[in-house]
Amino acid sequence: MSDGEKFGQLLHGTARAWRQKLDERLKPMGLSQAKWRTLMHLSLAEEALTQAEIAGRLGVEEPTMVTLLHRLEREGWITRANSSRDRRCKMVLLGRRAQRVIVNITATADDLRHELLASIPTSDLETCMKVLARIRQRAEKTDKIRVGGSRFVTRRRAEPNGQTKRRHSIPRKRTLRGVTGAANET
Amino acid sequence: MSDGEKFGQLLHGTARAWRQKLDERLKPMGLSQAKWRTLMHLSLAEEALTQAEIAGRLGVEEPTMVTLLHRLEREGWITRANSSRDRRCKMVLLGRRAQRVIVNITATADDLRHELLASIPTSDLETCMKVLARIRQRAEKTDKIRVGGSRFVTRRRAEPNGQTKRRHSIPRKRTLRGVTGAANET
DNA sequence: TGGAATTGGTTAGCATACTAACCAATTTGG
DNA sequence: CCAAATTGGTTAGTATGCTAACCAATTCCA
Repeated sequence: MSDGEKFGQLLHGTARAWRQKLDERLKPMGLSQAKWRTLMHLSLAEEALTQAEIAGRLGVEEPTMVTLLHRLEREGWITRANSSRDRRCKMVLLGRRAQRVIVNITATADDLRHELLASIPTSDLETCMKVLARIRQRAEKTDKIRVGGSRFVTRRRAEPNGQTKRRHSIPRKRTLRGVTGAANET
Repeated sequence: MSDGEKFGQLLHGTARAWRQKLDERLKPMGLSQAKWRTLMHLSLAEEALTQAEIAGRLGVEEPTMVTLLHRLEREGWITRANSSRDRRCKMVLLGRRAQRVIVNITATADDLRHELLASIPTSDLETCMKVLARIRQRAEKTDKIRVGGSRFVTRRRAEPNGQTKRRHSIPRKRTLRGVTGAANET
């Protein structure tokens, strides 16, 4: 196991340990890291968000967000309502209950962060963040893949919680739809 | 979102991006990071390992390892055999197929690591690893939980793949009186 | 303006991780 | 030696993430 090899192990192990610890502390409140992060972003946003927006901000795929929101809704943390301006959209709203405890949740996360980062020199932390940011940036760069002759195909990946946004690579073949079927229900 | 708050996001995002990228590249070989890591550790070990040993080395729980090994076995990467010395144990063996491609797999992982870490000053890398190690160590420290009056209960967590290892590492069955147990093997 | 492309959301199916609960074998302590 | 504790492995159930494929609504553009 080369010396460099350890970097990956260390990176993953540290992230995992952090997440586990946070989950452990949030558990008594009926929450987990994924749920907390979602509620947090909803709380930070001034207005209601669509599911796609939340997914984008958290850096996860939409199907992942769907099930996550299902769980949050089932447990009464959020509600979802159809948008009046775009009938495809569902707006996600923070429930009372979430608004009430969100401060505690955030405090817990903050405490943990302070514990874990305590007494580490600021300059070291900054160096570390710089390195991580660089790695992340590279890892998120899309690979170019040679296809057949000499054409390049871009393989799109899940968006980072950044801002770029060009998902759903493969165009579907829809072909036939209910052309005459515009009068099914009210 | 405070400045410090970003550290967690960055840490998790980076680990996630790295894993995703590696998975993407290993996919054509029918592998993933979790499978690769398992095969890797098996390959490094001189002799066959028990499932608990592998789990310990990878830093995952045993049930996780069980299903992972099931998949690896189903796909022909490994075989499992009952131990003749301890009838509770199952020894895990690398299949031919795995031995053949393990070099390529490792090379792929190495390539990625080099790409991601390229041109990052060694000293920065070292600082980063130092910081991560410190965080990890703290995150893995068991929380003490006050119960009732004033007693402390220790909540045990999954072992890191580190070396701390208080469980099942090496000190196993030294005594092993030569019981009649080395017989039947179907 | 009408068909093609894009976008928001969903379902299905899988991978990977966890805890809790359990069985069977082995080790330990009295 | 024997009962209790420990250890190795498993199953069941859940959480969180992904991709592929799809529908319905909206937008684009020739």
